[in-house]
Amino acid sequence: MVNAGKPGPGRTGRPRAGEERLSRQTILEAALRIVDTEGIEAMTMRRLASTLGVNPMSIYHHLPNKAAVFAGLAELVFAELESSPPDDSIRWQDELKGAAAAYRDALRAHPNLALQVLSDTSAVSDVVVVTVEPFYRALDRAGAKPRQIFEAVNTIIDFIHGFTLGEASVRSDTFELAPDLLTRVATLPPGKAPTLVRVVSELGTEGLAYDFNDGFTTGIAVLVAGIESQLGL
Amino acid sequence: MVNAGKPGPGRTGRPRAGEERLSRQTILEAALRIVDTEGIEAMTMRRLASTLGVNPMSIYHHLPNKAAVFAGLAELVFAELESSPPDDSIRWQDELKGAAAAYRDALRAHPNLALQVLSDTSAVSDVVVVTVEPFYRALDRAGAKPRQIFEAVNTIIDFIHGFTLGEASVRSDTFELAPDLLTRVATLPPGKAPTLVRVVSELGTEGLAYDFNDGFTTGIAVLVAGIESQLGL
DNA sequence: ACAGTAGCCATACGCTGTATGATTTCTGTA
DNA sequence: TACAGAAATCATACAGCGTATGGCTACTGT
Repeated sequence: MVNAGKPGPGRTGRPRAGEERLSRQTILEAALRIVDTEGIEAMTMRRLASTLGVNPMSIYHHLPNKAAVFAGLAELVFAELESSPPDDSIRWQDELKGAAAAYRDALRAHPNLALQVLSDTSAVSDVVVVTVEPFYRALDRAGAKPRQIFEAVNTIIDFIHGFTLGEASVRSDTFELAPDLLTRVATLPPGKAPTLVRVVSELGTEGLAYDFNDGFTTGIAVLVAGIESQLGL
Repeated sequence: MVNAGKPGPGRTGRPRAGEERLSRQTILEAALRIVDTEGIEAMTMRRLASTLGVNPMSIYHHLPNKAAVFAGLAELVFAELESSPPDDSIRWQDELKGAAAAYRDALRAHPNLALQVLSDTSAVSDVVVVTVEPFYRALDRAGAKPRQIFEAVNTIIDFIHGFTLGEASVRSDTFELAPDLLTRVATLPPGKAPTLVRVVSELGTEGLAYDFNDGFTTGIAVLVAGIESQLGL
C-alpha cells in the first residue's frame, strides 16, 4: 500500500529512484484483498486505486485493463495450489482423491473469486495446465491409457468446477436444506415430480443437513469407482 | 416488438385500451434474443428498451431490476427443458444418461446465458427442482436408497454444470486441442509436469481433436459406472 | 362522476472503465 | 556530462451504465 486512502491530489510525474512504486504484484495483491473482503463487485478500478493511494489511470501502466486484473487474480489462485510430491506408497485411488481435494481447496480459498476463475479460460489455461499433473500421475500409475487418462481427468475437473460453483453461491460449509428443500418440494404442482417428492420426504425423516465436504467426498468416490470399473480393475 | 429501434421521443402517459403493451413475457423474450445473438454484455437496460421501442424506465414497471431480468431468463432456459415421460422398458442406466443429455441440451441451447444461469441460484432454485425428477426416477428404479439418490443426483448435476461451463467458454462443438495444448505443454518448465508431458505427447500421436459430445458421454458413463458399482450391482 | 392506480416517458444522478495528454524523472548512449 | 527517449505518474474528460424521482395520461372500480 503506497499511499492508501488519500483523497487529495498527488504529485504528477515519475516517482524518484528510491521511492515506492506500483507494480503488477502489489496491484494484484490489493485487488485480491478487496475481492476477498468486500466481494467481486466492490473491485472497481477506482476502488483499487484508492486503496493503493494512487490515481486510477496509474494502474493501466502495469495491467492493460480490468479483465487483466481478474486474469491475474485467477493466476494467483492457482499458484496457491500446493501439489503434494509423488507418493507411490499410497493407492492411486487415494492419490487421485488427494489431488481432487487440493484442487478444490485452492478454488475454495477465495470463494468470491470462484465464479470469475472458473469462467475466465484465457487466464486459467496457462497456469491450470500444471495443476493437473497429480491427476495424470495417479491415473498413469493405475495403468490407464493416454486417452482414458485424458477423459477421466477432464471428468474429474469438470465435476470439481460444478461442485465449486454450487458451493460458492451458498455461504457456509453446511446449510439446512430441510426447511428450504422440503417446503419447496411440498408446494410443487401435485403430479409433477412424484418420485422426487417421495424420496425427499423419506430423506427428511433421517438426516436433513447437507454437508459440502461430505458431498464432495461422495462425488469423488463415485468418480473414482467409475474409473476403476472402466479400467477393468 | 412494440416500436422497435425508434429514436425520437414517444407519447407520454398510459397507452389506450387496445394498444400493444409491454409485458414481462415480451420483455424477457426480447432480452433472450439479445443475449443469444449479441452476447450477455450487450444486454443492457437501454439496449433492451430500444429493441422494444420503449423508454428504459418502462421496463421497471414489469421487472424490478436488471438482475430480475436475468433471473427470468434462467427460468426460461429451464422451462424449455423437455423431460421425457417415464419409460420402464429401458435400463435405468440409459434413463439416467438420457436425463443428463436433456439437461445439458437445455443449458447448451443458450450458451451465452450458461454462466449466468449456473451462477444465479435464486432464479434456478424454484424451477430446477422439477427438472431433476427424471434422475430421481431412474435411480429409484435402480433400487438406490434416498440418501444415495440424493448424493448421486447432486454429483451428476455438478458434473453437468462444470462441463457446460467449460463448453460455454469455447465456441464450437469440437476444437483442435492439438496445436494449443501441445505447444503449451511443450513450453512448460522442464521437470514440472513429466507425466502430463509424456501422456499428452502420446495422445498427440493418435487422435487430436476434442469432441465435446464424446467428452460428455464419456463423463456420464464414468459416473453411471461409479453409481452402479457403489450400489453393488 | 370521480378517485386511484397502472403504465408510460423525461430528466437526472452517481457510478463505471478507460482514452488522451501533460508532467516529471529515470535510463542509455554520445 | 549532455541529452533523447522511455517510464511512471496524475488530471481531465467522455460515453455508457443502472435506476431514483416525478410528471403525464388513460384505464378501472365505486
